[in-house]
Amino acid sequence: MDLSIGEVARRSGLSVHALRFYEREGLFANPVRRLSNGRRIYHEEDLEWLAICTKLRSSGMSLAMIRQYIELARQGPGNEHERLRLLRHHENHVEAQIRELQDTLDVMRHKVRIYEDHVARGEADRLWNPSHPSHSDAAQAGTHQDCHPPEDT
Amino acid sequence: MDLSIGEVARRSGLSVHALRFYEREGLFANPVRRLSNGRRIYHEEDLEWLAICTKLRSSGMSLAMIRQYIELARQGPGNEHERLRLLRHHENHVEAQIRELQDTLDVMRHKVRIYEDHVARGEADRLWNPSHPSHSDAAQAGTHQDCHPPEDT
DNA sequence: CTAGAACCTAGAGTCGTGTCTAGATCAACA
DNA sequence: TGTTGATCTAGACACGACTCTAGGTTCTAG
Repeated sequence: MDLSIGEVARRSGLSVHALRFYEREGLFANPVRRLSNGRRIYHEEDLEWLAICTKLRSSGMSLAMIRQYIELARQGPGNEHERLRLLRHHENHVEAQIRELQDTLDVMRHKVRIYEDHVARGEADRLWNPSHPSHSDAAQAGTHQDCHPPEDT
Repeated sequence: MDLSIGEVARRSGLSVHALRFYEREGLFANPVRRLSNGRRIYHEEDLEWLAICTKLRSSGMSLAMIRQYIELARQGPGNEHERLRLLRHHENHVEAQIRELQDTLDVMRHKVRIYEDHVARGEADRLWNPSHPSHSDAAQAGTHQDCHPPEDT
């Protein structure tokens, strides 16, 4: 039932160093208990919480924000609105990130397609013109890439 | 036609420090020229490239990878496959990021909905049970949150 | 001519997020 | 008993990506 730090590291994917670091940073929902010999003991719900933490982290939520959230939760009921505000804030942030990534993806796919066309038509066909000081790489980011087809970067 | 570093900073959104840093790091497509007095001069196409850089950066492409790419481009034709490989690699990375973010979003929306329900039913209705050492926060991440409705974090 | 703004270089500092080290303790096993 | 491996603490180090500082030059306006 009790889990050692090594076990938790193995199962959470975090390093033992990171687990101690997270504890110092106050990121655990409930304070980590110790055995009489000073060793940490964890439980299943710590693993569950760590899984959520990891998810939030991977979506760009900072440790500081996670700490804020967990502090609110530790204070008990009465601050649900604040917790909601925090969650919604990050939700917006994540949505914005997704939009930005989609946008980047469009740009990159366009670029990949151009490269594929060039490569398909034979590699040596003037993809790069070093004597032309202005390279038209940025053209796809704008709207007029059809006017000067030779892409170089 | 020529742009000063300050002008480029203003229009690119990067700081003059960052622009000099990017130059040191070899991130410019064409080497930055200087006036006789040593001051840098930029052109429109640098701004265009910086816009792309910024987009790639915001999608998590590292400066190291951008440098690799621009180095390939500077080498001229013949390495299009490598450039494609690089782009596709990052494309995959971005796609994975989007999936991960969508997933996080689902978790968070679920959580927000739960909070809203609780708040709507009156705030004091046992959202938090400090005497219950195991908090069920992670339950939504799994599948069995219906079994123990009191959510706490 | 002078004040202030913009620029230059080299290098130091910052921030977030860990990661690693040194030196000690403790448990389990041959 | 001795060794191996897991754990502990405090604090140093790493890394990416800037950001800032000090000290100096140059441009521009009044």
